[in-house]
Amino acid sequence: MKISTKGRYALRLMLDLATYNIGIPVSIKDIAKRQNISDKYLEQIVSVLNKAGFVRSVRGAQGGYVLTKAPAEYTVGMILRTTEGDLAPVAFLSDHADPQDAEGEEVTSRVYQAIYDAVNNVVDHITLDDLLKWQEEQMGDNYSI
Amino acid sequence: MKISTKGRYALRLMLDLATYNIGIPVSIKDIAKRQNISDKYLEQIVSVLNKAGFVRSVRGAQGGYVLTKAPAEYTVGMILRTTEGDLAPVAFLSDHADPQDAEGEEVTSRVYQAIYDAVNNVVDHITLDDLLKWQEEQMGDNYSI
DNA sequence: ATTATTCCTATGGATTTAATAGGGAATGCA
DNA sequence: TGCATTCCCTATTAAATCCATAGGAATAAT
Repeated sequence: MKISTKGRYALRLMLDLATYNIGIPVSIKDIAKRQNISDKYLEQIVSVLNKAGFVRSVRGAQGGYVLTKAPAEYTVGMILRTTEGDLAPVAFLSDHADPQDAEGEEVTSRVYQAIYDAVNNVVDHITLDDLLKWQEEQMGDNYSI
Repeated sequence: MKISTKGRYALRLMLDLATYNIGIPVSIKDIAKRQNISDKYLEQIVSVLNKAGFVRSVRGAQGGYVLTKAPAEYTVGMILRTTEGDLAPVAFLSDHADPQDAEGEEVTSRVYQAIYDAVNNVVDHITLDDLLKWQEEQMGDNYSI
């Protein structure tokens, strides 16, 4: 019942891009340094976000990535689903799942559907802009940016 | 973001015990046959539930397991947590987690806490008795018990 | 040219999952 | 008593997934 580093790093990467969202590209190297995450690993993650159209890449020296939309336009759900796959707590609730996998789970699947709905409800109502605000709130304690 | 077969089978096992809850022990072999799950695997799972005090074992011939409480006394959360561990979407939200793991997740952890809360809220408000009722509802379609 | 950067693919170690397997211990019954 | 049944305990393992690391090609700025 875990969200992997892939989704978690994607969220931090997007928040980092939103934080330094002044029009000029932000390089993976810089993000990796700030977030203390392997840059080679971040490359793989940002590639997925790029293919999804969430960021635009600028190649070559002084290149990097920029957001394609305003922070308020991204929900956490969009980002997590793109990198993690859907957030279903059991495979047979996913789209295009093998119906065979649901055998014997007729009753219990109601539980999983309720969990699924609850999780989706949370992540679909938090935007990158919310994360930005929360980040600013925390500046009071910790002014090290 | 998945619940493993261990937790899912535990839920079905407990529901099976609740369904055949007439005082006499129910053997793992019977449950395994009805639920179409490996009996050896179910043994490992029921052992955890036994140690947690959720079921009582009766050894020897004609032995098996019985519930120690009324179905309404078990929440889905109790059962899933016992078999899966806590339902935190990230390790650093678990009790006794290494604080080091939360570094850099100060902002995003709010998201995970909200997911955690939502999941707990769902599973702590569904009891084994609810599952029994849902099972009976489905009898209309499928009278094969 | 040189340097910085994205892009793409392959590889691998560690961990977890989902069982399978074997045999010991306790109990009921003929 | 002896035998079948059932729980109990531990070890093993194949497969999948996770979490990177690595190398180099393509692209663009200076």
